Amino acid sequence: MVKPSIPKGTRDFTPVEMMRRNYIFDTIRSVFHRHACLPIETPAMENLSTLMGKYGEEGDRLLFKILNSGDFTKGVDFQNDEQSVNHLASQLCEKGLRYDLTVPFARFVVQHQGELTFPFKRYQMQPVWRADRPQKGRYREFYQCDVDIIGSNSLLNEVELVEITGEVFRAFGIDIVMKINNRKILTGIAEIFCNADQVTDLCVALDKLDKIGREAVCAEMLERGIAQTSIDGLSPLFELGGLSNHEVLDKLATMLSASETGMKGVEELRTVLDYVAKLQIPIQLEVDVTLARGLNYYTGAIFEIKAKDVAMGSISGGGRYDNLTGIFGLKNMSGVGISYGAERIYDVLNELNLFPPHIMTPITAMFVNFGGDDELYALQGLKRLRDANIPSEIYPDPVKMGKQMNYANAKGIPYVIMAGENERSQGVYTLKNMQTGEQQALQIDDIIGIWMKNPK
RNA sequence: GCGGUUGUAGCUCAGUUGGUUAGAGUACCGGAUUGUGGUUCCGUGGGUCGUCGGUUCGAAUCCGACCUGCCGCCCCA
Repeated sequence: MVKPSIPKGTRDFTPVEMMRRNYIFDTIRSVFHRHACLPIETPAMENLSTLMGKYGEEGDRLLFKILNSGDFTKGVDFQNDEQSVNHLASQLCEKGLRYDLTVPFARFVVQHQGELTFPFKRYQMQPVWRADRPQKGRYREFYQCDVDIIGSNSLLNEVELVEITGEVFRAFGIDIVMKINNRKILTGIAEIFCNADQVTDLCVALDKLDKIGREAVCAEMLERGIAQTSIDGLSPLFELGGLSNHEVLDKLATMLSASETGMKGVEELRTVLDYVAKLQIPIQLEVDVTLARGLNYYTGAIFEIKAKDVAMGSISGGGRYDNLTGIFGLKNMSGVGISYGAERIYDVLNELNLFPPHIMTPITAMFVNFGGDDELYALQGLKRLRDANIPSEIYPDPVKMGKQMNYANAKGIPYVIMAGENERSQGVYTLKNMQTGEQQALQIDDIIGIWMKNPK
């Protein structure tokens, strides 16, 4: 016997969980549709060359690689030194599981550029895989819900993503704060206070400010080779907490006046904030200079969303990328997108008890099976209910009634319909309300009528 | 990938300094109850004590490795 188990960091979903997950996907999808976004899907596996090198060194390590089929050792140059591990992997594996939806999307856009109309607004809700060490809220297989607008530099797209985000989380009833920053600001800071090529080191350290505090951040910067004089120059950055968005931007404008890129970033943020304010989009938007995010392909806006009433990592993130399609040979194709994490949203809804009750108790009916001629009579009634679009079933075996009632009870079926010899001779069906215990004999049309009056 | 921690029935957990046949609650199945569930009572079944190896006369218990869940780091939804 094989002990049933699934790979580390993966999960099964029970019917209860699936109904809740579907509620999440359906809700997000309806917002995407309202914004005229179009769905696409891409394969679970991509060519490894499509994925490698797109997520930084750390990302490459977290990629699931797929062993070639057939005689995968043929012609492979085996060497045991550490440096050759990547080389060996590239000989043994030509495919890998996708790490996110953005890079496959960039590949998709380049490959299908002739068939697409730009600016292209697409959404995609599919699983991604990461060979990370699992923890709570952290899995090796999880779903992302991405929306991207590609082929346009307009900041209206950033504004729309803010708007979409507001709509999504309002639909869920989750109170969020959306943090926004701009990669150009970070570049400007690096240019002025450090060296232009230290943006990544600067960002990685700065990103941890709210987690490990100012001193530890400075220590990490030193460790990463940023000069003490540079760090001293950065000190105004640590004192932006508590200021309004406009005050933060004013300070940044002063600090970055010598950097053309930095000033552009400030201007972009100003424009987005301005639109959001004038359109009165109801969302708490917060400029946060320490927001960096690891992905190195972001070039403009950077987003991150956190739920306010629950301690958890970010539930969404995104940003603008100017050159993602460039690596696949298509230039001048700027895009901006955001990704909503389905399982994180699930955990937040669960913890705050925000799942609507009706998704758990669908209105259904079950016919008791009395066997013999009664069975056919019940099936005829069942067909009428289904024709009327009422979710319903019949217990498949004519077993003891207690057992059938028990099934209905355990499954949370709110209505049981009984039709035996007595009912059949009178052409009626006995409808029993499982909550109140009341029951009455009715024509099938009257039973249907009851549903029509109470669709929920 | 690094460090820490966890694992006993489907589920939640007891199990004495290492000592006969590893228990309880709950769930499941059957019965009390041949057209009435959620309450109650009775009974049956169910375990390679995560896996493999080691120490020992003897291991659920001690040791090691691996697997899994969780926590921290790294990174991230």
